[in-house]
Amino acid sequence: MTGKKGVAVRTTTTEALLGMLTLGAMSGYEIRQRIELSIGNFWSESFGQIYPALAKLRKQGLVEVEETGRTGRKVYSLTAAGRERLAEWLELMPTVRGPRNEMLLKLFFGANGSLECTREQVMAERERFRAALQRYTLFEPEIRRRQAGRPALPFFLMTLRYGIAEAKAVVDWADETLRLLDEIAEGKVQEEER
Amino acid sequence: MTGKKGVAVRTTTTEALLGMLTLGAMSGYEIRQRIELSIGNFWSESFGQIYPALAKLRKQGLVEVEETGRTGRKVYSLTAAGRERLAEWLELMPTVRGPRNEMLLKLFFGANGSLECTREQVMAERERFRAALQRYTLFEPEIRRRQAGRPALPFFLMTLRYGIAEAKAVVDWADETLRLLDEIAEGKVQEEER
DNA sequence: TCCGTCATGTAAATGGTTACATGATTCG
DNA sequence: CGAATCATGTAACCATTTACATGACGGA
Repeated sequence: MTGKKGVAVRTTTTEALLGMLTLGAMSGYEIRQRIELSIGNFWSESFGQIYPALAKLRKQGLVEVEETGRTGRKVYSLTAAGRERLAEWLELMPTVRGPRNEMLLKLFFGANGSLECTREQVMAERERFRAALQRYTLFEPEIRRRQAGRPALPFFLMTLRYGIAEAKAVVDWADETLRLLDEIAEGKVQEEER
Repeated sequence: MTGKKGVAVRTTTTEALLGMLTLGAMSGYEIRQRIELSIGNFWSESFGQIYPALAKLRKQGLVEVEETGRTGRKVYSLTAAGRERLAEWLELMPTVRGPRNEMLLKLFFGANGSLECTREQVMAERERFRAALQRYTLFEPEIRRRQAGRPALPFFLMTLRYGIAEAKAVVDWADETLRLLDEIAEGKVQEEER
């Protein structure tokens, strides 16, 4: 991926943090909150990664820190080197990681379990994405307002549109699937009716 | 997730293997191949996990093994206990893991990089899903034929339909996004044209 | 004979979550 | 004052990939 022989270099956590800091100086805690709010759709980080990663970035001189007041709150901001590193990383083609959707795995093997459970699971997935869709839809006008005129706005909207497209697709798929599950439950081996 | 206090119990790899073995007795190597072909869409396993997991399952009596010939090829099959374990696992609500889509992460921070690279990355994603869509579409009649009459067929089709729905959504989103990227490239701060 | 594929496995490193420990500040 | 939230961090564990090591078999 990197051109080099076998070296890994795939620690996207640090790059995600650098990216978040382009939105402004922040504490580790705040980074996590804003990850959830803005890119929670397609990215997640836990404290167990964030704090060590920030310490590492600091050692490398990619971020600098200012400790505010007596409370120990640490506000991080990008250095020039950090900005450069981010730009370099953006050039590289993204790596795709092996997908893992447990819900679909269970559905695939659904013939070995109960229809009720399968139904419940598909229903839950539907609800999850239905709620997400609603959130995104409400969020779009707000983000347009708050980021108006800024060069980042179109990029934010593109990722938001991805979330919307995905959520719509999943909700529709779930509706169709629930219908099919009901048919199986009723008909039970109806097979030969074209 | 399991009801119990804090215990993890989230090793879905073993359950995926149990599931694969409902399709028939197989070697570890073959399991991996068939994972790629059938559920590669939403699941993946590497040898580094498969072989240790199979050994573990065997120790627990959930699978049994028959060594064929002098070559050392090991063919695994489900035991009654294994089948039961699979059924139990199917009852549990699936866990959702934190999403991580590196392409979208880069797109989100696209304002800090070059438009050409962003475009290329979106294009690659489009191509990836376009190819997947084509594969799924070709695959559907074949799976209908090969699994005709079997109770597993509808479940296979449901997961396949998920892949199709997702792929369509991503391709459409990518087309729209590429258009927007081109507008940015041309107009460059066209801003005030409603 | 050499190459590609089938085949099994291990070791090391990385990635990532969860639980735990600690304490300040804010609001009711 | 008590609860929720803000805030930082570590340790243990689990998950996953990658690289490596080994070798049989089939066909060109």
